[in-house]
Amino acid sequence: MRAQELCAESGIKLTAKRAQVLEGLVKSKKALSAYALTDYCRQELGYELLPMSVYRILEFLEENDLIHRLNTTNKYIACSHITCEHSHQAPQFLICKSCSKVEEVSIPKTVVASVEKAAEQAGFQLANNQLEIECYCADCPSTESVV
Amino acid sequence: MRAQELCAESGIKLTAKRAQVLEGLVKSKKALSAYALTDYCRQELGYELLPMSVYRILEFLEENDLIHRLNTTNKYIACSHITCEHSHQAPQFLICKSCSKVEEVSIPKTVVASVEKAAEQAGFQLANNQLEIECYCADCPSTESVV
DNA sequence: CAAGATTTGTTATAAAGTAACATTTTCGAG
DNA sequence: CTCGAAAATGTTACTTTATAACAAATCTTG
Repeated sequence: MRAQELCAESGIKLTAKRAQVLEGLVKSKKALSAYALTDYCRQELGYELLPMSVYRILEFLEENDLIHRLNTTNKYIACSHITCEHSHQAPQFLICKSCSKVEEVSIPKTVVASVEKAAEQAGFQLANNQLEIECYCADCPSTESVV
Repeated sequence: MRAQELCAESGIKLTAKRAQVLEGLVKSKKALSAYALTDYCRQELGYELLPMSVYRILEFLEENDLIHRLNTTNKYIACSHITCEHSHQAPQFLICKSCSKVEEVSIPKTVVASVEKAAEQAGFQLANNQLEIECYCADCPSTESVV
C-alpha cells in the first residue's frame, strides 16, 4: 500500500486501525461523517470500529494531513494529495450540498491573500487557510438559484 | 422597535416569540447555539422558549434574512444589516475560534468572483456566497500559528 | 362565526461528539 | 529478553445538537 510506504518514510505511525479508517475514507470517495464511516468500515470492509475510536483516529489522521475535516458539514475526506509528491498547502473545498461530493481545489494565492487582508482590517487573524464552499456539483441540479 | 417597523413594511410576520428570539440574538452580541439561545432568553430576558420552538423560529428568521446560521460552528447570529438600509448581499464571516465573536465583513466582489470561477472550472456551481473564515480576534491570542 | 392554515407546545428520540477510566499494545532502557 | 512507561484502543456513560410526530392554540379570511 502506497500510503504505508509514505508513512514509514515520514515517521507517521499508521497502525492497523488507522489504516482501516483511512482505507475506508479513500475507498468511499466522498465525505463521510464519523458514524457513517463506522458503518462503511463494518459493512463494506469488515472492520469493527466503535465511534469513539473512529473519532480518535480521525483526529490523528487529520493532524498528520492524511485527511481533512470539513467543518461546514462535520464530515471527513481523504486528502487528495496522500499519494502524490505535492507539499501540503492550504486546502480549499467545493462541497456539493446535495450529494456530499467534494473537490479539493487550488484557489489562486492572491485570492487567499485578499481574504487575509480583509480579516486583518477587521482586527482578525486567520486561524487557517481552509476555505469550504457550498456548491452543487455537475451531477446535482441546483434547486436554489445563486444569490 | 426598529426591526418591527421594517418587518411591517416588508410583510415579514414577526410574532412575539420570533421577536423574542431575535431580541436574544441581537442583545447577546455573539454567535449562540440554539440551546445556548434558549438559556439566554430564559435567564437574561425572561422568555420561556423550548428548543424545538427555537429551532423553528431560527429557521424562519434565517429565511427572512434577519439572522445567519454559521455552518462551521452550528451557531446563529443576528444579521448586522437588520437596521440599516443595505440591500442584503452575500455575507462573509470572520469567526473567532476562541470566543465565538463574529464580524460580518464585506470581501471585495472580485474575490468572490475568483472563488466562483475556480468552482466553475471544477464543474461546480456556488450554492451561495457565504464564506465562513476561522480566525482569532484581536482579544484572543492565537495558540496556533497560521499556516 | 366557521374552517382552514399557520404557529406554537409537548414528548420522545435520533444523531453527533466527548469525558473518564480500563485494558491492551508498543517500544526503548536496563 | 523483560520490565515499565507511554501510546493506542476498548468500554461505558453522558452531553450537545437536531428532528419527528402529533396536539393545542391562534390567526386569517370568506
